[in-house]
Amino acid sequence: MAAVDLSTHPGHLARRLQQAHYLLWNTMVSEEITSPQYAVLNALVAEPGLDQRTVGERVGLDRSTVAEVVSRLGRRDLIDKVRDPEDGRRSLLRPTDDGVRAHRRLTVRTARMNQVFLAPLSADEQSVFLDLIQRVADAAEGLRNPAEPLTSPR
Amino acid sequence: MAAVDLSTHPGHLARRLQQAHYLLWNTMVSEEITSPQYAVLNALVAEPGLDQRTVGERVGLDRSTVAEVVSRLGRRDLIDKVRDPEDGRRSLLRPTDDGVRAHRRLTVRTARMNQVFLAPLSADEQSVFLDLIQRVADAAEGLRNPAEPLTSPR
DNA sequence: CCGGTATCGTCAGTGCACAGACGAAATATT
DNA sequence: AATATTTCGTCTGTGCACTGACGATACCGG
Repeated sequence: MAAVDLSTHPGHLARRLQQAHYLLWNTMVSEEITSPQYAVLNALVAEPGLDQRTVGERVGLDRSTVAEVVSRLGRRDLIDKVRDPEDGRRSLLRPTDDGVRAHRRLTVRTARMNQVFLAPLSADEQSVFLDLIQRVADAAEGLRNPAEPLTSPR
Repeated sequence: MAAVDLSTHPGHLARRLQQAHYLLWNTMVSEEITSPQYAVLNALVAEPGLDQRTVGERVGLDRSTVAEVVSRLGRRDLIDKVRDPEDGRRSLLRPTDDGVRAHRRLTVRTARMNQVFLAPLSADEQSVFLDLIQRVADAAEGLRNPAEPLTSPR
């Protein structure tokens, strides 16, 4: 019996954490707008007029996924999407008035949800928690882009 | 501009963490067998003959998802699935010889991947990290089953 | 023995997430 | 100016994950 204890596997814990968050979001924040949709909306409230590629960079989503999330947000009239007249490849995105209102409403609820989510930890532990997750995630994402060699090998 | 800094949102960080892990798994462990598939296989190596429901409980997956993962593992002949003769509702699962071998191989690679994944943290930080994630995930999962009231209302 | 209830697996529907391929548009090279 | 390369969005295919509904089986009270 060579089985392993998954509770020492960060990847498995990450999945469970994410699922737990998904459930809490559904009950405490919104059943229509998902967390990734909120993240995209938030990025566009911060910087209206971003193209899809850049939005993906901001929130950590690849182009295909951004396209799907954007299409859902557009279907609900929470964002507008227009071709960039100066660069026909780009689609420029900005929140509608409805989108801004939805974002404002969800921001309040999200804050409440985060409190509940982190409640099992003390204030000190909470900041450590956020810091550690961020460092691990950043480092792992860094492994994707092998950081351009100084002199490109031909 | 009422936008928010997502790096203080544990849910958003959880998603990024999970995605980072997904990528690392693909490059360092396996492109065919996914992390959830490994989790199910691991549960069955530990306790051969479990039914799908219990497997889901062990690894933190709902019945629908377990059904899909099980079907993929079955398609690759890594597990066997038979109706329980003593309870026609249950399907009993056990790893095949191939499944046990695959599990053994992946276990080695997974250990290596975990080291890389956690490398940005010191040894102390690593154990704190695992402890904190687990506590948050456990607590949030606990919110789902509101712990039967002592006297049922009505 | 028999009807009500609970449990298990399945199925349909929705949504996130990735890789790989492709066309259109812009930029770089020659 | 003509061709090559890069970039952006899209599309296809695979896989995880949940909800809600359904049929089959098992269990329980009368």
